[in-house]
Amino acid sequence: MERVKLSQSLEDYLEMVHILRLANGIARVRDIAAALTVKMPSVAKAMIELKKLGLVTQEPYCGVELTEEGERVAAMILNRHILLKGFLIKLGVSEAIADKDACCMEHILSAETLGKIEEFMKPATIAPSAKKAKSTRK
Amino acid sequence: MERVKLSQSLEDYLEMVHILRLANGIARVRDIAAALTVKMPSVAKAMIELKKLGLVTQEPYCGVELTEEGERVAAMILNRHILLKGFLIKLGVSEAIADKDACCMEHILSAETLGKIEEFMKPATIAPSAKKAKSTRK
DNA sequence: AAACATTGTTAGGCAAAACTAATAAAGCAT
DNA sequence: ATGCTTTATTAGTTTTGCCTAACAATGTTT
Repeated sequence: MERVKLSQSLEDYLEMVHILRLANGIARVRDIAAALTVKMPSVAKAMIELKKLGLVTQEPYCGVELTEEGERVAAMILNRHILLKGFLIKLGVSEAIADKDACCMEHILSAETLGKIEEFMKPATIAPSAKKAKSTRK
Repeated sequence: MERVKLSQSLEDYLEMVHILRLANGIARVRDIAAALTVKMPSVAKAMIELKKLGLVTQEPYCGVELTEEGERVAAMILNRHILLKGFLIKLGVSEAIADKDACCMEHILSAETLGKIEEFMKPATIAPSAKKAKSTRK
């Protein structure tokens, strides 16, 4: 379990690979570039980095695949994104802006803040008991 | 009214000049560097940029001053910081982390999201009516 | 006032992350 | 199957923002 510290940029690329694979079954360089509004060479370089880190694999001229570790990390980032977007929408932010702002926030917020946001989002879902029966009620 | 678009980094430097002037009456390169945990040459370069943008002035080997425009922009950034820190604290985040996360968020959030956060913080102040029709009581 | 310490500046280097331009491979057409 | 189009890669440049090292000015001791 090597704690790889990804740059914001690499997190975005990794997340997008994951999203495209979920959506299309395949993550092509062309589509990653379009989705992140960068040019293809930028994607190629990012993939080289992610390969070095053992997060993705790629046969030359083929779609990008995630390693097990890559999948795990990507899912974590995507979960943060979904959490934050939902949070912003709950505050009344429009969906498009919520998505954009969540995309920035997902790379910078501390675990503590993310945890508190999660708590804030939960009460509706969980009602009066949390994981371990936190207290009689909140 | 030239809409200068500052980088996150320059926003941090400008804000810190403002904070140090409020706290100590003077913003010295040494202190700006310490507060932002960078080295002095980084501060010197940033000040050159901010001077070019007409946001600060500085006599060689003296403290950094803000121009009128610089003061305006710095105050705006600081206000965002204060708003966001308060918001995070309201969510239950510890002060130190709230401060750190606010510092990142203050550079990236859209006007819309900031507006919604402001609304979220206000209810105590505004009650059930917004801008127009002040409401019978405050 | 000469020597040392502190503070500020300049020069030059490095790394990240983007770009353009050029090349190479694949996919599809006729 | 030769030739075009699309997709991917490589090479090289630019910008930003940091760094270290060296130098310059200022302040403080004695």
